[in-house]
Amino acid sequence: MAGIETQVAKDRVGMMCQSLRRAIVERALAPGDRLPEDALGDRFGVSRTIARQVLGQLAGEGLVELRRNRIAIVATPSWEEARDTFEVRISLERLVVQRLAGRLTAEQEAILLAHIDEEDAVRGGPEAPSIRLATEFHLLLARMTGSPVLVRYVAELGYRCALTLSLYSRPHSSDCAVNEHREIVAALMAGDVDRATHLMDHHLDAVAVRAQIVAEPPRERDLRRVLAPYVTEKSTLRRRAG
Amino acid sequence: MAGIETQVAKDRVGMMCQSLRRAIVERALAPGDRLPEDALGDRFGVSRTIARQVLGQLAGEGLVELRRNRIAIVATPSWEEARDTFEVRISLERLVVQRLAGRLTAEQEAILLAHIDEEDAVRGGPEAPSIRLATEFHLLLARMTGSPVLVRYVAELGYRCALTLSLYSRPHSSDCAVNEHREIVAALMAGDVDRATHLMDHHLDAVAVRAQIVAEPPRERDLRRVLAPYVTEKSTLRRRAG
DNA sequence: TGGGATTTGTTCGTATGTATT
DNA sequence: GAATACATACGAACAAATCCC
Repeated sequence: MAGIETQVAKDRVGMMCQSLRRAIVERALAPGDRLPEDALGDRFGVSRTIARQVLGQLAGEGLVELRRNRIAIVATPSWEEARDTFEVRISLERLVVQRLAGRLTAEQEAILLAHIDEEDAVRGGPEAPSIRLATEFHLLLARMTGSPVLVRYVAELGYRCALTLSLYSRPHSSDCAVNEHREIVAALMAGDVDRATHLMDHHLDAVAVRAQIVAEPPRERDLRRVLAPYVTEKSTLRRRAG
Repeated sequence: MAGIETQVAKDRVGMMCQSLRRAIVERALAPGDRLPEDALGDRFGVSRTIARQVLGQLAGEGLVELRRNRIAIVATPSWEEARDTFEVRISLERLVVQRLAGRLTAEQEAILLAHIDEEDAVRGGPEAPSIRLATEFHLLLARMTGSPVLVRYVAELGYRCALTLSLYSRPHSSDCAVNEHREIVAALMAGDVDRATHLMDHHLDAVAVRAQIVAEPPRERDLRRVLAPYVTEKSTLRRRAG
């Protein structure tokens, strides 16, 4: 499966995809930001053909919104989509810990702890590396299941959740508490499935709460979306008035 | 998310994708079958550019294998990949029934029963519609969860499992027993989560067993794959001998 | 309201790589 | 083993749609 994690980034398309994903996770690209094909191509030194392929792939992953004859933009998930993404993510990550509990090798534990140490080290600094490492921790766990399919879906949902967080929960303030990561690893090593599951649920739930995704949707600020039901067909209000 | 089920098939790319997916599910296309860009384009009356986009999207879904500078082929999952796909599929479909148990409306039940009746009606006939309807039953269930993400993943895995079945379990012989579908709907309507989950597990497990996916992998017949570990780099045996 | 600039949709030609005789 | 046929990779260019002033 030519998915997110399978690509070795030896080809230009894969490298560009990875760069853009990272830019999105680190909030250098915000939802709604425009992604013109030739501007992208210029930035990465490739032709429009390649940029187009990249946009197509990222659209398949739900990170980019492709509108017919219109400029592509970074996806802006609706509140319903965001909630859906979070819910499925929690279910999938629960699968991950269930598969991992009591089956982690000492070597794997070392890798995880080293990663968490790195998360600790960058705490208090700029938020970009902090968010990236937090996201990658979950990817690391998924990879240890040895299930490429699970890895791909967890990665995809992780990136989409990062996108959602940058849309709905403005101040970052450690979306993923590092301590919670540490506790999860401990529970996994102890082979305590129930505790690990509960911790992971609570951990991701806390992230969702901080993003106000579990509560009522925030007041809609996008006029176009708000007014959509009141506007017929392709005509704008101004056109109808004129 | 511009996924499998979101596309309304109003564009040529979406229509071609849907056609090819169906051809794969109905076993008109078998794993390993060649998919040259221009042949595809000619068949559907589009240019190579469009065919290329289609191949790219299907590769993202794991149905097509894209090899650099080589002709694309219908994916041929290894035994490990097949098992992985089945395992994750079972987990996801378990999520589906857990969400649906006790929450189906009478209208939804009617839709499901009508679908099962249709499955019954084509039983004994040619196998293509039978397989297609069996696959679509699971899609129908997923859609009723109202979770687009879940729908997309269940669809993707369903198609990949169909591909696997056509590779490993030659005679079809009703991969999905129609009766089992009926029992699942009954359990869902009764709100019996445990029974519905158990039925779905057992149902998909039976499919996997029939495909010999849960047992030991079948004897490898693809010489190239078998000999791969014994051949260094890109050199073939003949080249090395010569 | 209209028109020019911008951006995408698509095709096609050339270069490069692969398979086969 | 080399030459030919074939298929893909990539980019340039034209047409159509959209955006913005």
